[in-house]
Amino acid sequence: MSVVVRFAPSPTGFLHIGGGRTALFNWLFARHHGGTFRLRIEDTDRARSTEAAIDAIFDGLKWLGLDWDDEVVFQFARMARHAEVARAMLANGQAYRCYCTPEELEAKRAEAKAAGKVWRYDGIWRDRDPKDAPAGVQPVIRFKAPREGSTTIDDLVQGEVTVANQELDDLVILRADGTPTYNFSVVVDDHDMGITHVIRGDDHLTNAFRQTQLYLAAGFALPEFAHIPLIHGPDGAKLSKRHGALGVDAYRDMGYLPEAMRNYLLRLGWSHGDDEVISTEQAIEWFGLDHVGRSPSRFDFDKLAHLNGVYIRQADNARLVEMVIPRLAALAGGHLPAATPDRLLALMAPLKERAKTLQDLAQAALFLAEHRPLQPDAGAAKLLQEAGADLVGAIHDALNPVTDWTAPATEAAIRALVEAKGLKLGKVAQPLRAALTGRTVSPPIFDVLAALGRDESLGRLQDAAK
RNA sequence: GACCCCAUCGUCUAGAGGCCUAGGACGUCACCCUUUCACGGUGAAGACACGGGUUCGAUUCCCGUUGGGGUCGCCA
Repeated sequence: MSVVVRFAPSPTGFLHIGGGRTALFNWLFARHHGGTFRLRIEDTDRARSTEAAIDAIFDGLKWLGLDWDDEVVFQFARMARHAEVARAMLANGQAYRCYCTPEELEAKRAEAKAAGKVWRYDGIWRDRDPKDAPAGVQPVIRFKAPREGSTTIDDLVQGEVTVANQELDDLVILRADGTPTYNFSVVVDDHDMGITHVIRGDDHLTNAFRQTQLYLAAGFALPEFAHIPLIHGPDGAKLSKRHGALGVDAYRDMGYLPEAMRNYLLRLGWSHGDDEVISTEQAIEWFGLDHVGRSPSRFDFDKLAHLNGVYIRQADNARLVEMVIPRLAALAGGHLPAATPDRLLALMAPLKERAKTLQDLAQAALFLAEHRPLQPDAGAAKLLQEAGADLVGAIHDALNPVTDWTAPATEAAIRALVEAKGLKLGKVAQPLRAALTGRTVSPPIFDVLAALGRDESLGRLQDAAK
């Protein structure tokens, strides 16, 4: 039997990082087994679902590189089918009408809570004659849940988990307005979509019991369940939108690469021995539910940044240039010199050795996009001042005759100057760096010279010698 | 509070009874490399929550305690 999995977010906010990982695990599982990865938008809550959130989910998944198969299923569109199954269960005596009003239930719940007890629906309409129905109350349909015994799920990650049926009450499956509730529509949709493996966050573990009862009652074949542990924030608390967690778009904006994101998320809860840097292709080959851990993990920006640095160093230079230019434009806040892309490409190799994010890269490359005369920062100004205009002028004059403007050639010229003056290389390289970049830190200075070109380099030296 | 889940360095994790004087990665510290900063290299500090069992032998199995988390809606 072919594997069919799904990612089923509700469009009530952005795609957060936990959802991203759930999607990744589902996607990896499907790709590993040559199965199908489907997307279902759980938009039955009309009040909270938004078009913007749906787009954010699509965008987030696309950015992460998680492509889904077949048409997207919108749950709301399947309302009629949900109602149909609910009515069938009503006809079978597996469900019944309940005439309690929300207010009534709320009052009972509050009362129980005040007494320090848990409120469960008491099933007063379970066996009551519908003739007792109060006038003017639209009933909901409740599932007639088993009261004796227990329900066990055999979870692929958590193992066997059992709960006593008396812990579970008769849940509403169809609201008074005829719309289905979550646990019910999930069961109907997962069944209709032929889902074989339900891989989702651990926060759904308790739902799995009610859903199992529903599957059994409806005569549907049970899927396999796999509840993956949640990702917590650095403080250990649940990482959810309610706690200010970030959407995947925020990570994109901070300058993380999607492949780094995938690798990081993959290692949060899944392992393959001591392997850390794992390509997506390799992940597809290796991924399985058997090595998913059972304990929750915390999100660690440092490790993500490190991994991102690894992937930046591996990334194609032209691709990086393309991604960095817009950031450079935003930082420079004006028109970039026409030569910027060329300069950036020329310097990308040493530049990317030094960056952990695309934003770092843009920051470090900013001097390439600045117009003369540069405004040196405090450290650079100090270096220039200490070196003195004479030395800066001498550097200019040493480089001026160089016609073959390459790193080795300029280096030879500078080394000759250093020797003639009896100085250490650093005494010349640092003022040179300050003059060319306006900062004290940069990629190797002879690479900078080459990337900037002869005219620009000599011009910047001239500016600094004044 | 009830129910359920979880528990190895600060963090992510390897470990499936002896291979463990517990391995790797991030982070931290030191040194090397060096024109700055990185990268890279070498090394160091750093963990099996606690208490009972089971066993010739427990990080690994069982029970309890403690701690953390999740769920308790006509939300998803």
